[in-house]
This record gives sequence, C-alpha cells and structure tokens, in this order.
Amino acid sequence: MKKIPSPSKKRLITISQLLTQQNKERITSIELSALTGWGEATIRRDISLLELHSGASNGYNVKKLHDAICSLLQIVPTEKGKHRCCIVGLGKLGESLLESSFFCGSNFELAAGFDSNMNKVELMKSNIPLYATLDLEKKIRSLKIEYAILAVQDEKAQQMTDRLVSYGIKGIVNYTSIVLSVPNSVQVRNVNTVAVLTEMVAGAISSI
Amino acid sequence: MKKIPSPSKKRLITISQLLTQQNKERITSIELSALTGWGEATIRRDISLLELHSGASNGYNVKKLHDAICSLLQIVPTEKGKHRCCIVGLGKLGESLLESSFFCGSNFELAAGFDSNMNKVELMKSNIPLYATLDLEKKIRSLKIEYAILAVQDEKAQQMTDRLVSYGIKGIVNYTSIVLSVPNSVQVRNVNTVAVLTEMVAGAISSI
DNA sequence: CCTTGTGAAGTTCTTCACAGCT
DNA sequence: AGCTGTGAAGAACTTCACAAGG
Repeated sequence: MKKIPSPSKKRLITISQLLTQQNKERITSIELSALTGWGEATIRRDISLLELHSGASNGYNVKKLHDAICSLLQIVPTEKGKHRCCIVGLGKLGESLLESSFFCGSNFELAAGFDSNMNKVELMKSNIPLYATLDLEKKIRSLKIEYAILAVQDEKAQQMTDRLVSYGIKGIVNYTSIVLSVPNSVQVRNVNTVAVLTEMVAGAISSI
Repeated sequence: MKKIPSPSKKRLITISQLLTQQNKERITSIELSALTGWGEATIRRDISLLELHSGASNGYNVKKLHDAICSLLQIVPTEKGKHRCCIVGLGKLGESLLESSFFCGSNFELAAGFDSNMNKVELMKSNIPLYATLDLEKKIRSLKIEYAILAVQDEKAQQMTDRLVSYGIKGIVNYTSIVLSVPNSVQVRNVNTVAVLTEMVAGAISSI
C-alpha cells in the first residue's frame, strides 16, 4: 500500500464526509470536483491511492468509496474502536462543546470534561462526566484519553498544554489564541476564530 | 514585492502571533524553529519574503518583525481598518462565540449575531447587536459584513450558506459538520471539532 | 462515448549549503 | 563566531494528456 500524502488524506476525509451528504448510488470525479472546487485529476489521483480499481467508466460507488476511505484512514466509527477525547476548560465555549450530539455517529467519544473550578464541575450538569483538573492525570490515564479540546483561558493555555503533553496526549484542538509549543510527537490544530479569520483575510487558506 | 506562497503566509501569521507572546527584544530563526517545530531554513525563507533586510548577525527585532508581518498580510489592527464579521446561528455554540472579548485587540469586529428564532434574538442579551435571520441580507449589506461564522444546525447549513454567498460574503468559518458547497470566490474553513479530530487521527495535519 | 487510472511533465514548496554581513 | 539571506538542488504535490475499459 502506497504512502498517502497528507493533502490527499485531508481531501479524502472531506470527500468521505461529502459522500454521506449525497443520496445517489454512484458519483463521478467531475461531480466531486464541482462540489469541492478541486481539480478532477486531483480527485481521481486521490481516490486511486485507495487502490479500489472499481471505478471505471461510470464513476464510483458512493458507499464503497466511503467505506474504503474510512477503513484506510482509520476513521471507522465502531463502538470498540472509538478514539477518546476530553474538553479542558469549561467556560462558555467549553461548556457549549460538551453538547454530546456533536460526537454522535463519529468515531470519537467525549469521555470527560475538566475545569479548575471544583464548584463549577460539581454543579454543572452534563451527560459527560466532569472532573476537576486536579484529577487530570489520573483520569486521562484511566479513561485512556488520547485527544484534548483546549478551551481554557489564554493565560493557562501553555501550562495546561505542558501537563496534557506530559500525560501522554496525542493531539490538541486549540481554541485559545495562544500559539502552543509542543514536542513534534504531539499534533496541534488551531481553531481559534480570530486566527482562522486572519488566515482568510491574508489568503492563506488553501481550500483544503 | 514577491508573491508569498500560501504556506509561508500561514506560518508568518503564526509567527506574528507567537511574537506577541515573547517579551524579548530580538529573536533568531533557531529560536523560532524550536518554538514552532519548523525548519530554520524554512523560517528564514519565510521572513526573507518580507524583504526586511534587517536581520543579519543577531536575529530579528521582535517588534519590527511583528509589524512587518502585520502590514504585509493586511492584518493591521487599526480601528478604521477592522474587518467586519457576524455569527449566524445562536445556539449554545454560537452564543458562546458572541463573547466579545475573543475579538478584542484583533483586526476583526463582531458586528452582529443572527438567529432564525426572533424570540431568542429579542430576549438574549449581548454587547453585540442581534437580529433575526429575516434581516440577514439587509444587515450584511448595511453593516458591510465580510465574514460569517456559521453555527446553525447541520440541516440549515447549506441553505444558509447559499444565502450568505448571495449577499456577498467573502468567507465562512464553518462550525457545522456539513461540507459546504460554495463558489471559488468564497473561502471556507471547517473548524468542526469532530472533523478536526478526524484529520488528526488520520495524520492529515501538516503542522501548519 | 464517457470516465477512470496513471506515466510524465509541470509547479510549488522545502531544505541544503554557503557567501556575506555584523 | 554567529546569524541571515538566497541560489541551487531536492522533495512533494498537482495537472496534463491519453491509453484502456465498460
């Protein structure tokens, strides 16, 4: 199996999401190109990396294509295989992300929410178990949490990141406006609204 | 002035944010490399695109570098030059993003919030003016809103996008889990947590 | 015919390696 | 001595263009 370039992976993930929004049986690279804005050749090359060899002449089977992408990229939404994540920082934003419906049907399970304010943690009601950040290490290890959604105050962002990293977290979705420093082994994706808007204005978004 | 490649723009934006977090006077490409994880040569090439020619021998002046990036990429936080944006969909998530402090000090101004529920719009209190989506076109045009933060329910995401596009919006920060179809002239950035986590698991995040 | 899959060409981005400045 | 800036080489990615298949 060939190594799949990271831009191709990104596009394939988007395509797999797009496929769940279609209710046709087959789809062509031309149609996918119109929906996404990417070149037809690019899309065909991406899909050919999956080595399906089943698309000739009349496009791809939507379901087969979706399944192939999911299995190749390990985004299989099976109960036992779900990746476990947590939200750190339960201010307004963190609390709104607790809404468990966001995670329904995905291959992620929101396993915990953390806040430094013990009172808040006890009073707040949620379907997701909530803990004080005192218990961060214990819970991350016992619940086998792999990914963290960081929504703490900017002032606490780096120190919390350092803790998460030392507890073995694999990736951080960063809602703070701080640029986090992490070792190469940890992935970070900045989703702070202002940062994203800034990239847009500067034309730094490559439409992937 | 040279054309700046889009990956370089993205890195420069991150660097400019990083610079505001440093309180030293000068900084070298080696230090920036350690902070970001990118190669020193890459960082030097990025910065050299700014054509400052002022960095020789002992690194860059933090303030000058920051200003140069801001002015080149048009991310100047001046009052008159602020880019205007709005939040569409005031569910829990949308409401939490109304928190105006996120936008303080940035070159964006949150000019309005919209929701289809007129009652909600009237009852909710916020420093940001709130309107019913009935007034979407009128307000987008009169307030000269350029960017939208989309936080509606998935079911309404594409139709709302079509409206925003037809009213002349330039870019959309997409919190829904729908892959939006837009013309090439409109930028979209997906920040849906599950989508971002999926890219992480698949190793599709290029650390930019 | 229309669409896929893919060598080969083209483009864009990154890294090397070192001259030149302080 | 230590760091920047940059030609030139290299790597990665995209697009072209067309053979092959239903």
